[in-house]
Amino acid sequence: MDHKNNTQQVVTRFAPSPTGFMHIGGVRTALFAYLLAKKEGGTFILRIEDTDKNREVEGSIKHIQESLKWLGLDWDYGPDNPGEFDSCLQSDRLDTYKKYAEKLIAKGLAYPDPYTKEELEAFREQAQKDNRPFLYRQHRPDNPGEWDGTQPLRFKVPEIKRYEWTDLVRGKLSAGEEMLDDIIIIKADGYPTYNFAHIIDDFEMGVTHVMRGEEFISSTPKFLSLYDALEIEYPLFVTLPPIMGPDGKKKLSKRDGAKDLLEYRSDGYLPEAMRNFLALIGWNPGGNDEIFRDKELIEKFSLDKIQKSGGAFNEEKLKWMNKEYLKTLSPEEKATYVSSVTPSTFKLSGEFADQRVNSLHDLALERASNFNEIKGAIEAGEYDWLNTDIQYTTDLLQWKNDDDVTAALPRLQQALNLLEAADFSSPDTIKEALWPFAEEVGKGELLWPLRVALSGRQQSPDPFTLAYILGREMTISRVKQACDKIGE
RNA sequence: GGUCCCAUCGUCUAACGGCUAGGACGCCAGGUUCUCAUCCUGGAAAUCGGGGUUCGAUUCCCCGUGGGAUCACCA
Repeated sequence: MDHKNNTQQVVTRFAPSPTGFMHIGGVRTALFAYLLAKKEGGTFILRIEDTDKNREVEGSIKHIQESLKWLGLDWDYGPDNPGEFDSCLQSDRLDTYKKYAEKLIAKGLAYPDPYTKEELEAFREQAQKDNRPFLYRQHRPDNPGEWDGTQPLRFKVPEIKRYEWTDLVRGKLSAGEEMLDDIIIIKADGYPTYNFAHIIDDFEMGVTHVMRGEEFISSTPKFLSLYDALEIEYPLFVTLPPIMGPDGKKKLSKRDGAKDLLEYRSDGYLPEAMRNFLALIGWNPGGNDEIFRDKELIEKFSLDKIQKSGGAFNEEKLKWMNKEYLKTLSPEEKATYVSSVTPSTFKLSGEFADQRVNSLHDLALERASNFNEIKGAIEAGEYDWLNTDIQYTTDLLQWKNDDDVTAALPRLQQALNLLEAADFSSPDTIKEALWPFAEEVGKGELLWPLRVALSGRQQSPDPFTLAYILGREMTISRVKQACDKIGE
């Protein structure tokens, strides 16, 4: 019971269950808990709530840790380094929960549940039929006997009353007596329930701020009655708003395309962008800025700016934000990023090859905000001009200002002369070589045919960038081929 | 059904009870180098409804309405 003074260090935790999936709502909860701890110079704990062996999925704990690490949420204590705690896995702490359960038994506040599952289900169905909430305590057995460890152990609510409490985000909250019940604290298999275990762990780990979604508001009275019975002081409650699907109506679900966090990694989202984006669902520091890099999120984070109402997961905005972060990458980082999707497509040789590839990376990132969009562009043939021979069909050579394509032939031939004499060390020097002539004949009259000749497409980057990336030899060869085709 | 929570542009949001309700994403239009993209500029777009308190409500209170959560040997 060391929660009494206000000067103590902030301790937060993220306590997922290992079900094999790291959903966005959970990650956002982790992020806020992390941000608060770091902002206050406190401690952030990762605790695994593995008390349901039926739902547990192999490899989940690793998956959770990998997810948090990717986002940069480093925990001070966790499964790998429990520190002074005996373990950050609840399954390792069964003795502890049993000890607390026995305390309650000794006080006459816990008893074994004599009913079968079928009997309970009948009670529940009856309650539903009568349009009233199911309350176990209305069926509380008279002589439950001794707990032998094979039956579920229930908490005997000592006092049925309305509870009121304070939430750091929502303010004053309350709930009626209908939300108080004799909940199961130890299951028949010996594992504690979440309702019981998290209270004990939060207490023993010194957690000061319990941050979780609003779905826990209605069960808070149950927790409060347990805190009281265990004579544990309440932690501070921080209710986070839900993350909604794109329509903003219901909670984000797999139906809405909700993905595992690490899928965003494999889709090419940068962890900094993801973190920035997630922080802004349900929180914002006020003002007009939205991009918060590095430590800025930690510096600006505060509980009083957490939103009460749910926020939709807007993938378009995530894409925009990712693009903002992609822009600031160094040429080396861009190369790593782009080449992970374009191992064979983006290969150049010859003069200035390194710089030309950089230019190609910039070009790709200007047109895409993630891996899928780069892939999509390649599949759509947008980069075929790099490697594929161009078929100069008559349709392709049908540019808008010339009824007769042969009219463009002299302009292209003159461009050829200029290109042969041009400095190919940058798109700008190529532009300088062609620009006066382009202005003379009309920009579109030259640039359109030239661009089509180089890209083989109606829509493409500008001709100077194309020529630069293709290099002198390929540029000249392409223009010649186009001229030949027109001359046929 | 009981209990509880929430409510500003389509979406994320700003606004000590006090300017023409601001910004961002997306959308539309114009411009920058012909097309695509980028970038720049501009535009359309919101306080759920009704009462009350107040000189004055997006803001405070009440009632509706709408949405959500919860009522497990899941967390």
